[in-house]
Amino acid sequence: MPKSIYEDIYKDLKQKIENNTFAYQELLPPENSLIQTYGCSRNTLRRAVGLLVNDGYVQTMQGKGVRNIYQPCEQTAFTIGEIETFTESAVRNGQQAFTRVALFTELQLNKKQAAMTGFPENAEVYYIQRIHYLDDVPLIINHNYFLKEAVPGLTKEIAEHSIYQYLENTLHMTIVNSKRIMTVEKVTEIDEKYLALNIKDYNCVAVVSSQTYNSDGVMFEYTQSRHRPDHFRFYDNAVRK
Amino acid sequence: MPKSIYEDIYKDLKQKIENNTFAYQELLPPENSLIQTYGCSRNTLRRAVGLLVNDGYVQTMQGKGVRNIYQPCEQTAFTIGEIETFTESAVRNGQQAFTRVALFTELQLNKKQAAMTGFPENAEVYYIQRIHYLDDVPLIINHNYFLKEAVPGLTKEIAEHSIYQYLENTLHMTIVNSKRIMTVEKVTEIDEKYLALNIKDYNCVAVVSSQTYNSDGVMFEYTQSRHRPDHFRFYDNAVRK
DNA sequence: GCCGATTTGTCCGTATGTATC
DNA sequence: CGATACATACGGACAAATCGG
Repeated sequence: MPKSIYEDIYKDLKQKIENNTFAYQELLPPENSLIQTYGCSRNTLRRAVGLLVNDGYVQTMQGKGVRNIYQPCEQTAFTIGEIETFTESAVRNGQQAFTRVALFTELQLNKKQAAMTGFPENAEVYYIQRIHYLDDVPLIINHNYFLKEAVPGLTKEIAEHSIYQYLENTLHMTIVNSKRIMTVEKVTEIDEKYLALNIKDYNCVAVVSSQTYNSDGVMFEYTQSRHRPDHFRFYDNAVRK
Repeated sequence: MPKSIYEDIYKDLKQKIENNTFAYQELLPPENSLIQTYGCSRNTLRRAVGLLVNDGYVQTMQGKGVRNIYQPCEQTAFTIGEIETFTESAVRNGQQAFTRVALFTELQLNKKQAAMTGFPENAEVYYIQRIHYLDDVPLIINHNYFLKEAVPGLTKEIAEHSIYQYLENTLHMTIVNSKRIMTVEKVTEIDEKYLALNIKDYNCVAVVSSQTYNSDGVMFEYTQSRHRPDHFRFYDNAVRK
């Protein structure tokens, strides 16, 4: 099912840019020309271009045109920057992903845990520890907290496969946005144990803490992802307002 | 000089949200109501709201309304997430900022440097090392590369004060966007020397590498910022497309 | 379960402003 | 100065989701 025109145009232009249809620093065809090409209105085309601007793919210049500033990234390791599953990301990069569940429990949050996660005190959650392997190397240990109320029927078997597939396909939940904070922390015993980090080497991990909301506006997940520092990259494009 | 209506509305709503005019999880007034309030068109209002969605301040729900999902952040330390000067950020957080220039040179990039920065080979640049102090604690060491062609007349004196003020006020350059990559790296001798990092403590730094473009579409700056890991936070909000 | 009212989502056409060439 | 190209803003039409009676 086709979703929307502006989205289709966005994807088409994005792909053209990634395929080097336009050289780096080259101007894209002007709005009027693209409107002709896609047979859409000006607003619709501009909306698609706006998404490319947010992605850091192009830059619009009043009076001049739209410049391609996309450069393919070196892409050595794991990538973030969107809401994307570990498995999705691995597949995209042509790598072999595997997930192991180290702990699957249910608990009621105490005050400290509530403050950390952003859930209300005494909230009932699933607490899951999972280790993500890429090409047989343990890269990430995830501490997942899922609100039971919003994610009923979660099991260890689902956690071993794909929680997000369960959320979207079975529970028909829609993930909308995810607030993240990136920090660097000392390795813990758990990190050492599961990530096989040698203390002599790195004594830190990259930590991504995220609060994820569904389309009902409820925060249903808090996750702390602890990454091996040597396989961690976080992309971002900031646009001056 | 007033810039644009949607921007004004965006700022006004943003401030209202930050000031807790609406409770967490509360619905904002519906579009039609806000259109009345601001006396603008629907498109204009929706544009303002769209910016708030990108910021992770609100969530729109078709058929229901616009929900406030803003939660004030704990705000212990240094903050990124926008294009913002070190000094700007410090002032915003009510802290005392100071910048020391450790090195100010000009150089022509070799192949390796060109690959790292994204500038063309043999490009002429200013290479500057600066240490940023917050409340007398050295937090960041910056390795700045500025394209001489685009940033003429840079001096050590300017670097000690504020390069961005020089760019915007004197050269009348407009900064548009900045692509960033966050990684974690081992501390170097330079890091240890200037950041006073004890090797026994953390042996890593948080590294933000950024390529910054001006309104002419030219990348005029490459900077590698190396942060003390214990004072580093990187905020982000990802929206599902 | 249906229907209508409310509310957000998408799309179009047009007018005007501003920067560049 | 005129032509080109992007930026802002308005108004209208219809679709889709939600909610209450």
